[in-house]
Amino acid sequence: MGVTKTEVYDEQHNSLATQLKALGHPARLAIVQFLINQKDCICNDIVNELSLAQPTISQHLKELKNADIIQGTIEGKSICYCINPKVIENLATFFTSILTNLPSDESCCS
Amino acid sequence: MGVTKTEVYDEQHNSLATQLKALGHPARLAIVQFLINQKDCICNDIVNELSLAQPTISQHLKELKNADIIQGTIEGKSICYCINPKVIENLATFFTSILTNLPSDESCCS
DNA sequence: ATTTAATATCGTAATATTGCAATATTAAAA
DNA sequence: TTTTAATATTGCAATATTACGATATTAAAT
Repeated sequence: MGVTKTEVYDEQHNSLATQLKALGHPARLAIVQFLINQKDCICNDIVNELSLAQPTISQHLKELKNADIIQGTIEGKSICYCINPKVIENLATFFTSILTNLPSDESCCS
Repeated sequence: MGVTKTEVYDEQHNSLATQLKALGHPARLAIVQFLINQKDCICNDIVNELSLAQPTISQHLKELKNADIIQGTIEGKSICYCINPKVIENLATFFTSILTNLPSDESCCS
């Protein structure tokens, strides 16, 4: 098949998975990192930074945008992308809450 | 092509991406969630919980294991899987550190 | 020794992802 | 208005992922 059976899971897992999947690529992580460091940022800078062709990066940016991880506003000839803090907060909360729910003793697998 | 150019990125991004990618599927998120709730766990329970065939779940478990997100120990006829707290801690730290590095004012995109 | 139960592996079909060259779009600059 | 610069879209080839039936493996139970 090759198609994820999203109808089988609850909405929470599906949307979380979308966000994690979007971040689950080194190029997109590098882009996010770059956005954090720059704070003001346009796509062409990223092309110079990473060794990927411009269409490839444009595609990655699109995916990050679809997953709502970044937002872009047109600024003349270029585009200003920046991170959506809501989603990052969401993910941070998710992992911290896993941590706190883990049994502190090594439980079964040890 | 279809192949990620890992040689282009630094090791940190590559390994982080591997972990995030592994979690970027609703089935695997559901498995992780289930593991947290159960604390003691075998694969067959998951098969009953999720509407996926046993080989599919076995494959997802394998991927989580490859990404070092879960560990499994053989326990007689079944297998006890549990979460690797190190990786979760790593991810929690990653997202919290992004959060703290974000400009508090909405900066450019607003 | 057979049976049963839990899990893994193999093979394969369907679909998704990655990457890029070529080309389009868009808006400032000349 | 032509050029230039920044980004997006299209089309396509290579590879990866998802899912599952069939089958193997393994270890306890009978």
